[in-house]
Order: sequence, then structure tokens, then C-alpha cells
Amino acid sequence: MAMSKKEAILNAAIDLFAEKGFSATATSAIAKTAGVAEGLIFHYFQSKNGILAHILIDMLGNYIEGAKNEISSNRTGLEAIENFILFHFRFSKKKSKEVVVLTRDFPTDLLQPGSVYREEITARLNLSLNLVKNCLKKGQKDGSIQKVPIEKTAFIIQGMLIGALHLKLKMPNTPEMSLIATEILNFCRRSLAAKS
Amino acid sequence: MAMSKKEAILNAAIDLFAEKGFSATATSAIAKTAGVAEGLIFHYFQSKNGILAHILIDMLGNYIEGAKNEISSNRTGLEAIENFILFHFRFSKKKSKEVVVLTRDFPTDLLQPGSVYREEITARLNLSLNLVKNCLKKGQKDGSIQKVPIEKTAFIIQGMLIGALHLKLKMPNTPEMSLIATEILNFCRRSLAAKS
Amino acid sequence: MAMSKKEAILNAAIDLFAEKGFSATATSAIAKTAGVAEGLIFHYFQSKNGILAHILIDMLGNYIEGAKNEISSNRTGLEAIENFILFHFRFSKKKSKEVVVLTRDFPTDLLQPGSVYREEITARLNLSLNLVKNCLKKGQKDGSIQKVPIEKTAFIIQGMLIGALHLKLKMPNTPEMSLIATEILNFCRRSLAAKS
Amino acid sequence: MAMSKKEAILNAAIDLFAEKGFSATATSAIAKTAGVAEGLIFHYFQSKNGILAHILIDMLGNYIEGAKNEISSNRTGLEAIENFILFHFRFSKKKSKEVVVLTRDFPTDLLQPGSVYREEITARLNLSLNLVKNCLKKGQKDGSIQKVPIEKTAFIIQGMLIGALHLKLKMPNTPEMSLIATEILNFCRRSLAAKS
DNA sequence: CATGAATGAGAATTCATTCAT
DNA sequence: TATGAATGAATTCTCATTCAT
Repeated sequence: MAMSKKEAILNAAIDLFAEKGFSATATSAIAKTAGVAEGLIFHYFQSKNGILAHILIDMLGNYIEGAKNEISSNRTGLEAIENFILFHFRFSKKKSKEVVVLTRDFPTDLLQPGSVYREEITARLNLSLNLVKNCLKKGQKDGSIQKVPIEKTAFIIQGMLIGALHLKLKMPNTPEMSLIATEILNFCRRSLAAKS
Repeated sequence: MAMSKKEAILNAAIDLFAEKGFSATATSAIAKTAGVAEGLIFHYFQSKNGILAHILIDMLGNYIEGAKNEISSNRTGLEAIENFILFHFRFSKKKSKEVVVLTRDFPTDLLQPGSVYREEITARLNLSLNLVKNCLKKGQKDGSIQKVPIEKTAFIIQGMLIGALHLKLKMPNTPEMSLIATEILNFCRRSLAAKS
Repeated sequence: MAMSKKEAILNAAIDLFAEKGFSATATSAIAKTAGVAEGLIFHYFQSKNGILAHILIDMLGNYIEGAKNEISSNRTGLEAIENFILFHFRFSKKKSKEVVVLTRDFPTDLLQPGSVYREEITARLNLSLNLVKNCLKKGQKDGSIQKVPIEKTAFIIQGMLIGALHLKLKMPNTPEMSLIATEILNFCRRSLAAKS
Repeated sequence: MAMSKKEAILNAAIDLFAEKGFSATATSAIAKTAGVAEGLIFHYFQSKNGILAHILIDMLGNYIEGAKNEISSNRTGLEAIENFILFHFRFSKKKSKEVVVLTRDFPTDLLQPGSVYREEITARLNLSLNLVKNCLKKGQKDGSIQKVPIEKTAFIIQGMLIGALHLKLKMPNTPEMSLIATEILNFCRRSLAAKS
């Protein structure tokens, strides 16, 4: 069951974007790596940006789907948040290349007004934030989480998770990601858990 | 007190990098905006990367210097952390364009082995992380902060601050940054403050 | 009575060539507009040039046939010339898109030695010129047209008709074509009619 | 007195456009012929269209200037028209390459709304038409030209001159241009001259 | 310090055409 | 007859950088 040429292009693009960055990767290099004619890239993805958008949208879709599963079956909202955090880092490890692409090259121009990809991307970003919000709400209902402003706290948690990936990318000589993950768990639990 | 041509170049570059991104900004555009000949850019900064490095190093220097001042005269370590956080967001507001440049375009290739700018930049990043560590250590000595692993917690806090800027850049329809700042303060205080 | 796919391609090509010009029109655009697969174009017309040649040859054929009818049943040669002129502008109005294609994109390379279409096209151009010549000859025989050099005068008249279309295409803010037509009629009559 | 590189580019472009047509000429070929780096073309002319526009505007400028001189010192309006016609063909012979470019490649898209060249070109086309009108007006005042509608007749004459060039380009096996020129002179004189 | 003409390598994209199905 | 994936050469244009002045 051979990989389709479209998939080959995507895989090559992910590899190269992760390794050298989006703008330092030429479409000719993608074609060469994928073993296809350069023109085929544009047949499938319209533009170089189109490849990136496809990768990002795909990945955000997976992220949201995975996170949704993860938090669906928890007894308490706090547990849900904890599992969200753990999922975030599991996902980042599993899809490490894609995450590097997203982290370093999330292209602001894909989000600019007029971009055809804008809506699809922002919709997914909002979905993710909503998942966190829902966990927090649940936790406040079930008493596992203390009284915190939902929207801002969700923003902070999501930002913290993203920020860890960014900082790690720029400072590799820092504690291993799995240790950071556990510690973020502690950090958030201390901040959120209802006082006994 | 006219602006020197060197400054004009830097200002033009900051404006354009913030607006359109580093790689979407041509040196010819910088020259035009600055009102100088294109060649002069290379006289002062050697290369396009050189401009970016100059901006980033400058800014990181200011950040560290400012943060250092901010945390030097605090009674407790917890207060120091709190003031660090507040400073971070004050700085981000004051130098908003530079921060956008850093946030969106921090160029991984400036950090790659072989880059002449690498050491200068990583040194500054480490300095910043050390400031946070020092606050935490102080707080554990003076009893204002509970027992937490210093290194990982410093990483988390710094990451959280950076992450907030990133997330805001991608999701402008989120709570105002100043509100986020206050809430991050609360979030961290709850997580760090020694239990009474 | 559905349009055949071949006709759909031709219609799409005429529309697009007239609107954007031959070389600015991609075969993919023709296929899309026609609602057929791109490959089908090459099945029917061999090449992009082939479509253009087909359109032009078709149109020249219609032009000649129409003109021939028009001038066949006239009492005098002068009348024949007059009807030829009127026909020219009637045809240009009826087949306005095709005429625009011919006027703006008559492709010199279709006429270059070695082109498979060369003979077919030049033959038709000569036929048209011959029709004018015949009218003039007739007019000189029947005394309705004064003594003029046949060949050069035919060239001038045919050129005048073509030139009017060209000039109109480039200068739309000029008198309406139907008024020009009438006036060309007068212009030629004054120049050609035998003196009474 | 070496030719400047800008001039070299223009000359190369005129040669190649005349020989192979605008869209069949690559900018790389122009650069090669001119003996300059391809990038320099864009430094001076912004785009491939820019070169063409420059050539056309230049040539129309020369045409108008030349025609203006030609018709300024004539006793009668009819003489002025005659000299305009003769000038047209003298100019076409002298600037034969440029005229071929204009005749075959006058690019409708340079005239489309939104084109930066539009106004400059249409202004010149109008100027030329106005020269003819002025001759006709003068001729009606001084009695050398019979009563004809000025605007339409000017359009017809200008169109006739242009049409002759077009037809010749497509049908090289026709009478020599200088003979056509003389005969157009006769044709128009017969049509315009006041009856004695 | 300052200019801007000139370079040339490289980039993204286009596109007519082919061909297996 | 009809499709559309696939090709690959060609094309316009960009851009960081150099250098003579």
C-alpha cells in the first residue's frame, strides 16, 4: 500500500519545514524529497502557503479531536484539565515535527484578513480554547476547581502550553519536556484545585 | 536632534518586520522607508539577518536590564516574581512592535550552530531565565514561596509569559492583554505562594 | 439540443480569448469554463494554437461566404463594394467576440513558414481580398467606378475596414461603429464613384 | 559614446519583440541580447509589460511630434492631410521594428482600467487623432476640403493608415508599402478635395 | 559615510501537453 | 469519447549583496 503522491508531498514538506523552516524551504526541495514533479505540488495545494495551511489545519484538527476524546470521560473538571495538559505534551511528542512547524512557522499571513485559510484556522484555535473553558466550567460546577475567571484562565493555560513549546525550541538546554509536562501539571493543580 | 541614518534604518526595519514579517520584508523596502540608499544597510549591519539580530539583541538587553531593576528591590521573592510578571507586560506594551518581531520571527537560524549571533542571543535568554530562578530561590529562602523545583518552575513561568504573547498574536479576539497580565499574576500567586 | 462538448470548448475559448487575450488564457481556464476535462481540448484540437486556428479559420470562412453572397447580386460594382462594406460591419457586430479575437490576437506565428495552419489562413485572406478586387473590376467594366488601380485599391479598402476595428478596440471613446460604417461608405463612394 | 545599459535593454527588446512577438520573447532572452543581467530589466522597467509600455509610449511620442512638425507649415488643410499620410508611411519605414511591435502586439491589457500606463497611452492616441481633426478643420476653413463630418472622417483616415500596416503584416505578398502610400494619398484626395 | 546601478542565483508559479485509465 | 493526475521546462520576478564612485 504505497503512499499517494499527495501524501508524499505532505510528508516531505513536514520534514523540511521542521528541519529548515518554512521560508528556507524551496518548493523544488519538497518536490525532490517527495520524488514528484514540482508542478504537482501546485496541482494539489495551489501555493506554497497552501501546503503549510494544509499541514496546520490537519494538525489542529487532530489536536482538537484528540483533546476532545481525552477530556470526555473524566470524573471531575480538574482531572479533565490535567488530562488535557498531559495530552498536549503527548501529542507534541508524537507529532513533534508538525509541532515544530506550527511553533516556529505559524505564519501570521495565513491569518490576515483576505486569507482563504483564515477562517478554518481561527475556528480551530477557538475550538481548542473552548475545550479548556469547558473543563474549567465543569470543574467549577463539580467543585474540583476553585473560583477563577473562565475565559482568562483558559487563555493562560493554553498559552502556557504553547509557550513551553516555544521556549524549548529556543533553549534546548533546559529540562526535558516530559519533566516540564509533569511540573506544569503540578503548577496548574496548585493554582486551580479547590482548597480542601 | 535629527535621527541618525542608522536609527532610521532600525526604525524602518522594526516597523516593517512587525507589519509584514521578516522574510516578507525586502531590504529595498527598508531602505525606501528609512529614506536611505540600500547599500547603507549593509554598511551598518552587514546583512539582513544582521538587522534582525541587532533588533533582537537590543531588545533582549533592554528586557533583562529592565527586569533586573524591577526585581532588585523587593522585600520577598514572591513580590519579585510578581513584579517580573508585571514588568514583562509593561515592556511588551511599550515595545510592542519589537515584541511582535520577536514573537513572530524569532529566527531559528540565528540560533543555529555556526551563527555569529548565536551566543549573544542564547546568553541573554539564559540571563532572563536566571532572573526568574533567582526570584524563586529568594522566595524559598524568605519563605514567601512554597517548595517548588526551581529550574522547571522558572522555565514554566517564562514560558507562560512568552506563550501569552504568542497566543494573543494569533487570537486577537481574546481578553485584553492587561487583564491577562493581572490574571497571570493571580494564577502564579496561587500556585507559588507559601500556604499560610 | 445540448451543446456538444466540442462546441462548449470553442465557445469558452472565444469568450476567454476575447476577454483576456490568447496568451493570457490558459487551457485549464478554457476547460473549466467549458465544463470539460483539460485533456479533451487536446483530443479535439491537438494544441492551444489549434483552437485559435479553428476559430479564425471558421470565422474567415463565414466572412468570405457571407461577403460572397452579399456581392453576388448587385447591379453595379460600386453597389457591390458598398454592400461589402456594410456586410463587414454587420458581420463584426454579429460575431463581435470572434472579431475581437481576430483583431487583437491574430497570431503572427500561425502564419509563419512551417505552420500547419498557414496555408488555410492565407488562402482565406486572399479570397477576401479577391472579392474586393472583383467588385472593383466589375465597377470599372460597368462604369460605376472610376479608373483606379485594382490591386492597391482593394488593399486599401480591406485595410480600411480592418483598421477601423483596430482603432475602435484601442479607442472605445470614439464614434459608434455603425456611424463609422456609414461614413466609410460615403468616404469610399466619393473616392470611387465615376464622375457624372 | 557607449550605449547605456538601459538603452541596450530597449534595443534588444525592440529587436526581439519585432522578430518573435511580445509574449514569445522571454526577459531572459532580452537580457542575454542586451548583455546585461536579467535583474537589471526589472530595476529599470519594473515588469516585462513595463518595457513594452516604454517602447510604445516613446514611439507614439515620436509619431506625434513628427506629425505635428509635418503638418504645421502647409498652405491648405488638404496639403496638411496629405503630408500627414506621407509622414505616417515614412515613419513606419524608419521605425519599422517599433511599428511592427505596435501593430502586432499592442497589448490591450496595457489599456485596461487599472493599468498604470493606460492614461499615458490613450492620451497619445487622442493627440494623434486630434492632429488629423485639425487638418480637416483647417481644410474646411480654407476651402480645400469638402464638407465632411470631422470626427468620423478623422477616425477613418487614422484607421486606414493603421489598417494598411496591419494588413501588410499579415499579407506580405501584396503591393509594396510605398506604392500603397501613394495610392492612399490618391484615394483620400479624391474623397476629400473640394470639387472644382 | 553614502549612493544606487548592477549582479546572478534562486524563487514560486504557470502551463501546454501527455497518458494511463 | 472523456478524465484529471502528472510532468518538466520555461517564465517572470525578487532580492540580498557587491562595488565603483
